[in-house]
Amino acid sequence: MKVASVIVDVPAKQTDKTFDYLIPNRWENAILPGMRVVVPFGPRKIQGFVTEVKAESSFAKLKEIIEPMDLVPVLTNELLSLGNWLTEHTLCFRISAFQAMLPAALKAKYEKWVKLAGNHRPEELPAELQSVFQKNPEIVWNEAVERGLVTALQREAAKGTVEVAYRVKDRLNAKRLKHVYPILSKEQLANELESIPARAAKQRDVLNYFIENPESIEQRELLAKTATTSGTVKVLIEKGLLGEIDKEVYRDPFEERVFAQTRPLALTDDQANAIDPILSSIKEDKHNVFLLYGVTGSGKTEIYLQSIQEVVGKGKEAIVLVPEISLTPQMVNRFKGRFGNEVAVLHSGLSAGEKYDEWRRIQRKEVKVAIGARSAVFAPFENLGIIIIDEEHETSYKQEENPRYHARDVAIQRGLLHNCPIVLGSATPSLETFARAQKGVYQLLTLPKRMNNQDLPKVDIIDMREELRDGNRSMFSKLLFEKLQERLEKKEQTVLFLNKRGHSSFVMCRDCGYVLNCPHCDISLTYHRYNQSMKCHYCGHEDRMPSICPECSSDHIRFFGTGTQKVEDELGKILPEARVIRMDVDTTSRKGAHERLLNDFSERKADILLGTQMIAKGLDFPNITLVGVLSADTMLHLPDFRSSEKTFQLLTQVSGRAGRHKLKGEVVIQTYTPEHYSVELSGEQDFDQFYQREMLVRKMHKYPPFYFLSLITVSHEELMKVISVTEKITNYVRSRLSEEAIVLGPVASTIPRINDRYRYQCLIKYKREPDLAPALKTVLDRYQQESAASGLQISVDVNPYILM
DNA sequence: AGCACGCCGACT
DNA sequence: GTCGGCGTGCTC
Repeated sequence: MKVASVIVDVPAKQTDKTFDYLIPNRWENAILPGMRVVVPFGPRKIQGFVTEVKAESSFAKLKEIIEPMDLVPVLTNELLSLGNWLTEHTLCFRISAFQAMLPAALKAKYEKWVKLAGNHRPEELPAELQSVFQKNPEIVWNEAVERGLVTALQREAAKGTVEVAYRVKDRLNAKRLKHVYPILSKEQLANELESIPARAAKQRDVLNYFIENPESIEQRELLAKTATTSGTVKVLIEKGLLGEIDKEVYRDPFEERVFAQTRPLALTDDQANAIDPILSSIKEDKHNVFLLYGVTGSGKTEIYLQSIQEVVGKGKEAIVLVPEISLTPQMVNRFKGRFGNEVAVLHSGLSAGEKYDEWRRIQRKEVKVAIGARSAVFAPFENLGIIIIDEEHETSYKQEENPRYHARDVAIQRGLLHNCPIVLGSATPSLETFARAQKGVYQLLTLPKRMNNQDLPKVDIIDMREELRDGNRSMFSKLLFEKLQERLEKKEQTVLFLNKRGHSSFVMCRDCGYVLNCPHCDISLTYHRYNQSMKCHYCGHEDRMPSICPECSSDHIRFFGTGTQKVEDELGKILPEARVIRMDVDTTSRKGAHERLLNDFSERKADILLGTQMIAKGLDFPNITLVGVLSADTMLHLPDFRSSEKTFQLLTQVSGRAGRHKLKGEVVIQTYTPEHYSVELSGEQDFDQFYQREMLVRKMHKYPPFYFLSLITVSHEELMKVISVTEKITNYVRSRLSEEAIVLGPVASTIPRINDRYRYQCLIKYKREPDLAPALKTVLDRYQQESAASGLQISVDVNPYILM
């Protein structure tokens, strides 16, 4: 028998290796690398991925594979080796890497259950179990636990009257619909018609239908067309006149939507210059990384579309990554409009089943283009011709759980393998990327002008401290208020942007300054108005909103921070005639709400669109002529070396929403720190100067792109334990690195406690440290072993985005 | 991650 | 004497 090497579905240090299994002869040719299989593992049955099929194993007593879970490998050879690459570069378990590359629907579910053993009868069991097994032949373990039957069951299991079994279940199956078709020919059916009893008019109707339409038809449709019920059809099937078959169908999230076909647009000179190197890279099958650096509205999307056209023309495939938040219908429409049914869309708004179906359309080569968020970078294409990453600077391309990968790195790795170009597009590239483009590692392509030659909007920066000095205590500056009024009169639209991150509405006592904190995490609770509660965003702890301060009993306890609801209320007071659409987590949580609100706005059912981050991108409506940023600097004060970069990007992004078409746009940015370069330069939309300034800061503080970072975070319930372990780790890492490397720590994390666990970290800054990866691996080996036993958790993030 | 095995204290 | 607590080590 042949042998398969299998990575089992147990994410732990000790099982992070292949296990060998015999391939039963009946599956000798049916089990291939990349397939999921069910294997026995100790007393259990679990899922695993076959990584290799070989002639023999060095392991003496092998068990057999129980069964394959796929007909076709779910991981191509390329993805298998990409998984290994991911494992090495993010220091995760191989199983985690494989699972990250597949839709969640393919992750196995496990069930433990108990059944009567052999020929034992329920009567042999004690009374409490008898009743259970008389009703059902089996009981699910969890149910047994709930009903307190575990001890009794264990006793019986020891006697051998019942046995414990395990099941591996697929999360879901392909959707099937019942189809009906005629078995006989037209003439034969016509003959049969005569033998149908006179009273069975409906049966005759159905046969007549098939005489005219001999193809198979979905049963539901047939019933509607012939006005019958399934009973009639069933009789005809039993008589052997009709056949039935289940046909697999895709859940189409875009069913009932028609996409207007679009044709390639004529390119401007700038666009033509920019696309040229991309096209030749495609033609010559050459791997190149391009940074397509173009201001908002400069026509990057058309370059994407025409590059893909070239790729598809060559019979190859394309992946387009967009940030989740801008995976809007507008964006999807543009791709569907150009490539029609050749496009698969993968985003979080789809149900698990829909996502799985879209993924399968890629797997079966039914589409040429995949567009989606971060994980779409793993789309199982085998002839990749290009990967495009739009809004390259977006932090959502970095996954914040294992495997902690960055989609950009994965894309480049795949590009190397497929000899195809990678295009990174942005109006405000990340410093890392721009620096690489400057050094010539990436090839820089520039789109300096907006397509319509429309000037970038005029930006006013308002110092809110001055407003306060002048006695304006509202959240709208005088200028913004005036401009708002002006738009209302001219019937033009406004977007109001509230930068909320890092500024959640916490509750503070105005008398003693007491802030309501989570009892399990060292972080303030966030006020939720809909149920008057205080919630912790890290552990989910919930408290009632207090009416008096728990500290000093003052009733001057209020929530701070300007939520969108509060802004909406104030708008209602100062501009009661304005129609406002509010977009935030509360108003967009329901499926399709996001799209509906945007539709309403585009149909001019509202004058003002008020929202958070989620409206910063992709909005492209001709009638928007004013953008207001209510508080530009709320994220500037976060303890994050990228805060300036993020502020600049966000403000630039938001400003770009105004005046994209014929009407001229204006932007008002309100801030308490107008002198900060990221605010000031975003007003001038001057990325180049921002880049120069920020690079100086990064160089001075030894941050990326001058240094690489790696972050080790240790957590445990006991403070002393955390500190001592982090200390040991820090010393060990320091001992293995060169003088040049900077090893900081142990320091308390920015959030020193989450869920009653203390968190300490060690931050490593380095340029070239070949010994770092092995050192980190050793740390993980050493402490992940210990983790299960002592409750110690340790995580390593290579190139972290969040230092918390 | 489960799960079995095994070694110690506190009960019918 | 047995039940059950959780430390230790294995899973092809």
